[in-house]
Amino acid sequence: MPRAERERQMLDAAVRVFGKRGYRAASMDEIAVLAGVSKPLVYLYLNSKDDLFSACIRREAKALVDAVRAGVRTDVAADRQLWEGLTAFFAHTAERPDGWAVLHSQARSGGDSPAGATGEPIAAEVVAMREEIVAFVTHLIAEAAREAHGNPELAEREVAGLAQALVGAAEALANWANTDASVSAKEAATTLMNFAWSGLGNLMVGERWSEGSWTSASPPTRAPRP
Amino acid sequence: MPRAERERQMLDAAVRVFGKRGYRAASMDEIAVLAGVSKPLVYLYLNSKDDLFSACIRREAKALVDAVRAGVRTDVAADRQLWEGLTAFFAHTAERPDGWAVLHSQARSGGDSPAGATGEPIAAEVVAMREEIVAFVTHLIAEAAREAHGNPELAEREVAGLAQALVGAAEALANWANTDASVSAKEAATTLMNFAWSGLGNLMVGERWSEGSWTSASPPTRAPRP
Amino acid sequence: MPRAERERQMLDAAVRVFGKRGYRAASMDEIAVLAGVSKPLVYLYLNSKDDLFSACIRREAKALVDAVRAGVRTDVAADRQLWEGLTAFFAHTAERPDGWAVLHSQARSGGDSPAGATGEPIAAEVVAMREEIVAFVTHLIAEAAREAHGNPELAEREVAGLAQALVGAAEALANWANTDASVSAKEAATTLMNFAWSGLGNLMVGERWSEGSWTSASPPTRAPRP
Amino acid sequence: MPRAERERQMLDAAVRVFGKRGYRAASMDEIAVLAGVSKPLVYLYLNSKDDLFSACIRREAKALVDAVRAGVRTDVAADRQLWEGLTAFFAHTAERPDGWAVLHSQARSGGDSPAGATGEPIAAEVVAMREEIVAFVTHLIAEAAREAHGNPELAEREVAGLAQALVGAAEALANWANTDASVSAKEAATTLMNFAWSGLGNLMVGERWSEGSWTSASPPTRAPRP
DNA sequence: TATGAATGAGGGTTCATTCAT
DNA sequence: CATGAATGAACCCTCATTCAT
Repeated sequence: MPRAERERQMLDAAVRVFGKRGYRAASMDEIAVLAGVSKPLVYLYLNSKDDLFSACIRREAKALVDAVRAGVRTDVAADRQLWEGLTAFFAHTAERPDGWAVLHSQARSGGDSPAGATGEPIAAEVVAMREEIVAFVTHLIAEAAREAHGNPELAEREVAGLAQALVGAAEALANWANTDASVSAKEAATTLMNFAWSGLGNLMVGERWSEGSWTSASPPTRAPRP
Repeated sequence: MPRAERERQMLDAAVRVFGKRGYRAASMDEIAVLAGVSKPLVYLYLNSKDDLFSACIRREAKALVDAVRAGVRTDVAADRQLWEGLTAFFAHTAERPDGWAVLHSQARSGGDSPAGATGEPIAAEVVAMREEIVAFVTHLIAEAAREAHGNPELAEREVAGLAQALVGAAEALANWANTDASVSAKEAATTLMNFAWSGLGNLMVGERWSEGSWTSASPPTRAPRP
Repeated sequence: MPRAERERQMLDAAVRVFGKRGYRAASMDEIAVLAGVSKPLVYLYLNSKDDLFSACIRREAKALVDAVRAGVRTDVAADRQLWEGLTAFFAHTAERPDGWAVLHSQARSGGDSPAGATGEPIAAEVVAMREEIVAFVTHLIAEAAREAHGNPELAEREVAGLAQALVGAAEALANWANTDASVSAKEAATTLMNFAWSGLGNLMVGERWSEGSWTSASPPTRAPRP
Repeated sequence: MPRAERERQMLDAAVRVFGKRGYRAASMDEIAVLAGVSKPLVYLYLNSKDDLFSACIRREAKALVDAVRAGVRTDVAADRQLWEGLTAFFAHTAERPDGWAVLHSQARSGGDSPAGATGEPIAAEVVAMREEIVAFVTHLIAEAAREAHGNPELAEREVAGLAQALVGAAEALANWANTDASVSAKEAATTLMNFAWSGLGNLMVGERWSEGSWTSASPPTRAPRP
């Protein structure tokens, strides 16, 4: 059997086990057995538990980013781009729940703690990937604001926060969809677009919710108030 | 030293270590050293690693829920309630980053996987707490929709998705705020209110973003479009 | 509460726990709880686990030996003495099963191994007690042989073996009687007398079973042969 | 080194250590060192302390039963069978003192106590083996009684007691022989046959020792009395 | 290429034992 | 007289990792 194939089998097994058990609780033994090979072979091909985990993260992160990238046309409006990206994202996480579990369960741990101190391999890649995604979303939001030119000057820091919120919301929906299998990728994407974009729309024309009351040049017609 | 005090010290240390390392990677030795006691004492008071972890989760979950509850007046409008809740939430997570780390890092892992399969103690409490919060948010959203009565019939399932998204967004912002210390609780809450509520407002008067385009009875005046 | 009483309570608890669990598996905690006192008090009164165990052995050994002694009249024939001794023995072991368990379960361990090497306290007392009993039985057998004067010269070594066998048989019957509660002390004693004495009787008049066939001056009338 | 061989080495070491120290006091460390391997290997091959102990018991019980079985011809008279069995038994226990120590020291403890309460693994096998042996001896005695047909009806319960006594006597002699090395298997077997069989002979022709005096149809000629 | 055999290191847990009060 | 509080030491067990073949 060619090496590449064997390696893929091992990674498949590793992603599955890491996803189910977490990094620490996963055992090389279980991975080797699930991959149908002997343990020394795993070490021969992938060097160490850390490296194996790293390879898993890299593969799954690349797959996710590629899937999203492939789903987004760059020559359309920003809102459309976001919608396409979300759809691709939800479709991918639904298709590869183990991969998503690995990425997500590790995205949180070891993020800010001093390198190596966590005991978990830092998985800098996953942090980097998340940041890249956040940056992309940040860019989309800024772009959309410019397109709308209702409110051309959103503070950079505010946009960053919005992007964080949006990505977090997407993650939560992905988990929700994976748990409650009856939610399709399109449904999830639609829900999130309704939630986010519609809100952003109001924001961009100057509407603000500040300290408990609305402030805007022209008082909003349809904001919810008694 | 009285038992209660010692126990608190141990829980403090445990929360810190579990938060930094995760359940599996945390060692009872490190916890004991950080608490300034010997390992057997930890076992004498808290029985086992599982029980210790459980106690941490319970304490931190209660503290968080209490803090939020204390910050929310129930006799005000739903949007105001949400804003108060978010402010209290961000203030609390900023004040007790370790506690939040424990709750959050465990809310993710072992949530949906078959009980016990993860190797981590299921920490059913944290899952329950998250669900309780989601339920509360779901209720607030439905309430607000009723108050606005622009769009009285949001599908129940859609509301559930929105609540998931909102909670996920809040979690992401909490982490972001904890990482980048210069974000205050009020800022974070404001950002999220702008993000969410403003969007919900549009939603409630019938505006929808579906399959990439806007649909509404009366075309929205200020939605972002070229 | 007077010290003597407290000490008796502790010994009662210790005998019970040591009997049920064995020396190693018994825990000072369990003993203290069962005795209704705090652990330091046990140490104050009885010094150490070893000493506590030793005290148990001593007390129970003395009780057993005393009971047997009290049941045996010394001015009767040897067979009668043995019967009385066995009856007293079985009655006592049935009455104090825990005491018997302590004595018996420890009689075997640590008998021949180098002192202290076993990890168990040597319990030299119990070995000594058993040897004393064996010596007494040896004496009785020799006495009876003399009384019967059919066969005045049983080799000393042979008598020793017979005594060992008799004591072993008694121990086995005591355990059997303790397990299957429907066997009374008298029944057990009678069974053993029938088993042993009757055989010894034949022995003493010169009957021998050697290498598979009977040898005797006057061929035995009632020995079992086709 | 092949696995089977290593496993034998480990069992040898374990039997030795368990025999010397008892189950609880034996440490896996000592066993591993004595076997000349590292501790993890012991666990890899034999799984746990319990399983290791169980394997020891099973191996030694089988060896003992096999040795006895091999030494007994089934086509000879019952007394001859018993003599052959005893000889084989004493020869075997003398040859493998450690094996006998494991079997015997565990046969006593945990025999009748509620399962699991002892802390020791119940070693149900050794109890079963002892019962099997008792049953076999019971059968032999009944058979011999039938052959002698002097006293065809020994009460079943009485025969059971006699078998218990005989087995207990054999155990005691085995220990005695192991302690005082100058006693050969044949000597021990002869002593026990003299002790037991000769007595049984009298029993079977109707002689009884009851409540302190002899009762028999024809008063015994050679029973020991002044 | 692939593996059976083997281990150093470390973690959770328990227990006999001792102070200070 | 009696105890709540505390610990050093040891034990069972697991796991990532490496040779020799």
